[in-house]
Amino acid sequence: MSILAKTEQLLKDQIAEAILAANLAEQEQLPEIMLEKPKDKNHGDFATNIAMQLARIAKKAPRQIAEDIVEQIDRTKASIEKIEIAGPGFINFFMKSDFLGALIPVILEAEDAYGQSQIGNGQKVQVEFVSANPTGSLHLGHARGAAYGDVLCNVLEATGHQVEREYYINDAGSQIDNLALSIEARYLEILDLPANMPEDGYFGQDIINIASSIFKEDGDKWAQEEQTKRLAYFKEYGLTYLIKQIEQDLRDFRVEFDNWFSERSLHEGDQIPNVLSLLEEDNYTYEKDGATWFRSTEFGDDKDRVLIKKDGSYTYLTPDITYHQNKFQRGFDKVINVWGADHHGYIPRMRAAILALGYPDEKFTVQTIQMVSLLEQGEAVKMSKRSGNVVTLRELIEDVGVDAVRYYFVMRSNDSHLDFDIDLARKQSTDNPVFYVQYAHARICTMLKQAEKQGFMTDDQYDAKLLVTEKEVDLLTKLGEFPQVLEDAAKKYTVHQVTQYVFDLAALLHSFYNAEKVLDANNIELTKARIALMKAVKITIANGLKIIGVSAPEKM
RNA sequence: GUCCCGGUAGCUCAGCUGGAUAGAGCAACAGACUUCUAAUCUGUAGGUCGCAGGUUCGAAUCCUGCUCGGGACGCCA
Repeated sequence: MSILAKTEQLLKDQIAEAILAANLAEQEQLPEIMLEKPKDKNHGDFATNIAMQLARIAKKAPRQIAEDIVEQIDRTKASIEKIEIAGPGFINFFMKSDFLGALIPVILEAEDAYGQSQIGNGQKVQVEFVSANPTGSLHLGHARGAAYGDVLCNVLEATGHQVEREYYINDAGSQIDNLALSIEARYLEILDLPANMPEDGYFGQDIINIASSIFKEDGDKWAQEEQTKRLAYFKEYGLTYLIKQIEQDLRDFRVEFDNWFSERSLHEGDQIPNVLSLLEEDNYTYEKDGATWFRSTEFGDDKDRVLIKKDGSYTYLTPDITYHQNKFQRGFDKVINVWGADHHGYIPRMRAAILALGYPDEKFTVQTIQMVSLLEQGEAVKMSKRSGNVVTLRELIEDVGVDAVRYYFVMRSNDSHLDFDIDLARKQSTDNPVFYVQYAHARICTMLKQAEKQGFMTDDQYDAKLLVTEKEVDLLTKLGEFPQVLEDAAKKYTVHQVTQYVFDLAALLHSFYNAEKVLDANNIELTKARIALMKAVKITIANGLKIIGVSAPEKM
C-alpha cells in the first residue's frame, strides 16, 4: 500500500471511530467515508464531506456534526497538524509536514517499481487488440488501438495483473479470397494482361508491392497456371507477407504480442462444430430459411444472428464465438477486447454468445476506441481503402517518431474522437506535449550530473523536512498520487490518466525549476534534500513514461 | 426508427463513483535567459459546462426529454 493510501486509511479509521464515539450513527448506518484531496490548498491535505452525509442520520446540522467529530479525533495517531471545519460542513485535515517527506525514501528505494501495486492480485487477464485483417498495412485507426491496448496492458501489469497480449488474425474469411483476387489483378497488370480488380478489392500500395514481389521471384509463371492454383498461391503469399509486415510495424511501434491467434486454427478439428452442438443442446439455435440461427435475443441482443449461412458456410460470428470459448478455456479471469467504435454493434451478440456458453459476463469486457480523423491544413482528409489514400502507421512513425505518436494516441480518452493534426505532428516542434514531459526528465538528469560534478553527491543523507516551499510541497503531493493514478487507470481502463499525470508532474517540475535553485553551495543541507526530491521526480516521470511506452531521454 | 460515443474558454481537450472559486495546452496580450538546459517559467484576458425539466443541503458530474455532431445497425468481415 502506498504512503498516501495508508494515511488515508488511518484517517478514515479515525473518523469512523470519532463518529461512533460521538454517538452520531450506529456502526451499521455508517456511510462509506470519502476522503478527497482538495484542489485548493487552503482546504488542507485531505477533506471529507461525511458531516453532510450524516445530516439525515444524525438529524443535526452538518457543521454541528463536524464539530462533534473533530472533538473526538485523536490527532496524534495520524500525524495531523490541524483540523478545520469549513463551508457547509467539510472537515479539512492538515497533515504534519513530515508526512509528505516520507515519500522520498520510499520512491528512491522502490525505483523502477514505484507506482506499482498488487490490486490485481495476480489475476490472469487477456487483452486482445489491433487484430486488423491481414489485407493491408496498419493505418491511423489501428495505431490508436495499438497504443491504447499496449498501454492498458502496461497499466494492468503495473497493478499486479498477469497480462497476455493477443492478436487475432482473421486469415480465414472471404476477405482473404478478396486479397488473393486483388493481388492477382495487380499481378496481371504488371504483365499487361487483362485484369479485374474486384469491386470490394484492396487498392493499397502494399498489394501492388506484393504483386511485384511475386513477379520478381517467379516472372510470368503464375499467368500460365490455372486460376485456382494461382489464387491459392497468391493467398498464402499475400498473407505471409502482410502478417510479417504488420508484426514488424507493431514491433517498431514498441508493441509485442505474446500470442498471434490464427482464425484458421479454429477451423481445424471439430472446435466449431462442437460449439455449435453445445448451443444446439441448450436450444439456443434454430433453423430458418435454410440457415442456422443463434437466439441471441434471449440474452439481450436486438435480433437473432445467423451462424450457418444458407450455402453451408459460417458467418464471421461462428468462429468468433469459438474463439471466445477458447479464450475462456485458457483460464483467463478477465477477457478484454479492444475494438474500434465502428464494431460496437457487434458487442451484444458476442456477449450473448458468452452467456449462452455459460461464462459470466463480468469476465468479459469490450473497450471501444473512437475514430481518428485526419486533419491536414485544418481540413479533414477523407481516407478510403478504395483509393488507397490512407495514412499508415509506418508513415506516421517515420514522420513523427514513435514517442510522439504513442503519446498522442493515449493523451485523450478512448471515448473521444481524435483529430490527428498531421501538420502539427510533422512539425516535431515544441507544440508537442511529449517533448515537454521528456524535457522535464532531461533537465533533472542534467542537474544531477552537475550535482555530482560539484561534489554534492558525497553521501545519501538528506532531511526531507527542509522541503517546505509551495513548489516543493506541490511536487511531493503529486508524487504521492502516482500509485493511485495507476490503480484508477487499471480499474476504469482510462489509460489517458497516466499521460495526464505525467504531464502535470512535468509542469510542476518546470515551475519549481524556474522558481528555485537546486544546487546551492551556501546551503548544503537544503541542496541535498532537493537533490533527493529531484531523484524522486525523475524516477516517477520515467516510470510514467515507461507505462505509456515513451522514452525518457537523459538529455535533449 | 433502434443502439453506442461525444457536445465544457476562439481551437484541441481534462474534470463526470455529486462537493467549496470549473482546469490544461494551443492561439492573444504583457513580462523573465551573465543562472542547474528559455523545448522553460510568471502574469493578464477568455465560460449561459448544448437546451429544458427533475433528484439533492449541494449538479459540468446522477435521472428524463429534446437538440446538434460522429459512428453502427448484412446469411460482409
